[in-house]
Amino acid sequence: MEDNTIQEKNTTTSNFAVPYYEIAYEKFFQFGLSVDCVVFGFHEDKLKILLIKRGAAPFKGDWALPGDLVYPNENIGAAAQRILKDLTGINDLYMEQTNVYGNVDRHPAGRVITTAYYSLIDISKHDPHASAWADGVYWIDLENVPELAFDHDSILKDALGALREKVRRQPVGFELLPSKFTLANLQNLYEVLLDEKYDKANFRKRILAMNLLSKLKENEQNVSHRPAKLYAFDESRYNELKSKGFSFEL
Amino acid sequence: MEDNTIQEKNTTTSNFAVPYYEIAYEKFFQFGLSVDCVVFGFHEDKLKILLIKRGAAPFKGDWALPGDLVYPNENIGAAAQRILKDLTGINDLYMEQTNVYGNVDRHPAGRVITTAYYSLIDISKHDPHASAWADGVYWIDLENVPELAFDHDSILKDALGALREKVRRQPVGFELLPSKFTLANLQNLYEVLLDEKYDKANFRKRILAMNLLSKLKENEQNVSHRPAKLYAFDESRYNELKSKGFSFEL
DNA sequence: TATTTGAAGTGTACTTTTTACATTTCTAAA
DNA sequence: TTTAGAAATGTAAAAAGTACACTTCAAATA
Repeated sequence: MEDNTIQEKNTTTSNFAVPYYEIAYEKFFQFGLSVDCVVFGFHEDKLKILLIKRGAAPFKGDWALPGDLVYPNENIGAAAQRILKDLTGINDLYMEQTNVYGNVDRHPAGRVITTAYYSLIDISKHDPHASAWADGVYWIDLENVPELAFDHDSILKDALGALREKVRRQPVGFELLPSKFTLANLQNLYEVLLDEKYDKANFRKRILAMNLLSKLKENEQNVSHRPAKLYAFDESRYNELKSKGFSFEL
Repeated sequence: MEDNTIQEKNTTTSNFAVPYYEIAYEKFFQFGLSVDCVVFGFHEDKLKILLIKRGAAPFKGDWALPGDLVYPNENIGAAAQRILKDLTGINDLYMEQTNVYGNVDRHPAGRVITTAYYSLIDISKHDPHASAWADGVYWIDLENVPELAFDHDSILKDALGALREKVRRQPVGFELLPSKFTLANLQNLYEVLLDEKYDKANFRKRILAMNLLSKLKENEQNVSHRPAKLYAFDESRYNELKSKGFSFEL
């Protein structure tokens, strides 16, 4: 252990280690905590997100991200899962924390810190009869997202940026597709997500070379031309490769 | 705008949009909020972090990350800057938010949510006479970090992971070096940070090809062999290139 | 049944980047 | 003047990425 001390005890400042614990204790325990969820889906070549119309003040009637206050005895991740379950009826959604938003004036009802999560969902699995909040829950094309309540515009912007980064380096895009998909589906997803175009031959070579997909016996249905083979993402193969140093890219 | 409604109003569940606002209001505003800082430095081929010895309960005498409670009227980022200023005497440190930690039982004094930041600092600029906290502040080799108070072990682990990701894709490594450095210094930094070895000729070709460094007139001093040229990171050049679509890698 | 249509799926030559390693240059110290 | 040791450069081979033409197939049409 090193011991090049930089600073010895200093007793004057108001700080974490000393005063709050004995004095003015309550003043520091006045924060509200919430969770807001950016739920992404993909359907008919469009990236979509779930938005709600708020049913109560503040911002009653406005569009917003689904979110809720965290209970005093509830972990944050659990709160996010609860919200997602209420919204979609699904229990273990893919979920990723992005940022915390805590500006003093971000919430008219007091000092509310919010933790943002984004989730990826296969829209075809989504249960539209799930119990949910507010005056309605809607899938909105990302291109048509209206102005949102609170600071939800920037939460969405950050989540989208995080998703774009993530999707290049981790095989999470599959969460947005049905479990069986064609290579064209996959290419299309990446093209929409990343706003790029790929050469078909090269794209499929790159993806297949990774050895993450298993080719199924089944074919695409109901197309008026040669049907494509269906593939599935092989998660156990991915974990195996990852443990050997493989890392997904693009 | 689309209008495929998924779920209309549902009034039974306790949720963000309805009940907290009118009832049981106070129950939701009992969270404490803190900031914890992982301050990285680099000196003599070692990655180091700043740790404190806690001067008060809880965890009095234990090692911990520097951190403090956020004031009710203070923004989170401002709190982090305040802490870093107190610690290092420096005003505008490079700083990056990582995660939020909010497990119900993470803090013995109550429900305290903490936001973690990591910072990069040029150790040679660090002012050891700055006012600081607790029973002492120390630079500790990352390899020798002792067990830490609270959940600070996992905060540190996450921050290190985030730094390693970041440093590959953004030119932030320079924040850890003096403003004038040799290519060998830079290579060494990356080798320590990422635990890899690079071929000298290839490393310097890669870095120089990016056009982010300006070669200075000065040479390295006090070496008993051919002195290396000094370089500086040219941030304005980086911003210019970035706006043209360039993205740093490795 | 034969032909057409349109996307699925493959092969290959070319270009660019990466890698490995040898060689040369330079300053300080002996 | 020589030696030592790292700085700095050059190059050839291997690998990866790109562009694009070509072949295959199933369904629809004639």
